Amino acid sequence: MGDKRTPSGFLLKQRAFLKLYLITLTEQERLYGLKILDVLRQEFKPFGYRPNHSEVYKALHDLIEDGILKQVKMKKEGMKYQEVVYYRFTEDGYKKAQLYKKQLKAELDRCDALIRKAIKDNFG
Amino acid sequence: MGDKRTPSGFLLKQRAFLKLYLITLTEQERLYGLKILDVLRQEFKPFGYRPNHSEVYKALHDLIEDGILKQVKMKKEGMKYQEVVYYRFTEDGYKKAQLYKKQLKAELDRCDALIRKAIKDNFG
DNA sequence: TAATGAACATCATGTTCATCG
DNA sequence: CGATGAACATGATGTTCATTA
Repeated sequence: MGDKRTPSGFLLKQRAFLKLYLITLTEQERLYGLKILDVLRQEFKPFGYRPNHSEVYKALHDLIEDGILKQVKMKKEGMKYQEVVYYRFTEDGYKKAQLYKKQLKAELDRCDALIRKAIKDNFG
Repeated sequence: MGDKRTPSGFLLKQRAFLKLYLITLTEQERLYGLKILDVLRQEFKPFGYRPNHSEVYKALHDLIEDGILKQVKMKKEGMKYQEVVYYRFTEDGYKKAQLYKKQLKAELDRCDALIRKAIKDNFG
């Protein structure tokens, strides 16, 4: 009945990490899937992290299922015909998003503490 | 031929994290599998992380395959008959261990930077 | 060909089962 | 029952394929 599996509570998952960024990006600028991927890859390049397109799409779809984002199909800037999928908050999506961010903040803080502890414990 | 899959380079894996701790614990005190599990669970309890016994054993076995640790079957303290498996460094295991730790240090630093960036980018 | 998405494959990890003392 | 380990099951994530503009 309940969960099939109980997470051990190690570090946060990539999916959650991406969802957080997608929310923040939606607050800031209007972008579509592959463009977001470009932006993230550039951002994380110095950190050796290179997400793939599937993960970004799945994270976006997750946010839609969560009722936070909705799709807006629009013509791409400059292009007359190419239609791409932009995202914006649903009616109460922004509020939900803030709640999600709050949770992720706690999770990021927890992970940061865990990693710092490991550095201290093993390289004290 | 080469790798079947290329990691995206997100956060470090639990297995590597545990291997690092196992090396450090081996440097410090002589413990056996389930006792190590106890210690780690106590340590990480405040951080919401509770590893399971299989992961610890797999990490130990990994270190053996890496030629870093070897098993030493011994009588458990106080018990006359119960035999448990302790671990110590192989001949050149300690040197290999230091190399591994060095790599993990870099990896932990990278993860720390990534998480701090996320905090800054999304909650700056 | 770029963009989106689904299907598929594999890896990381959690749960259960077997054995031994 | 505690300890070790293997077998098994599931979840997370990377790769490939299909469709459409």
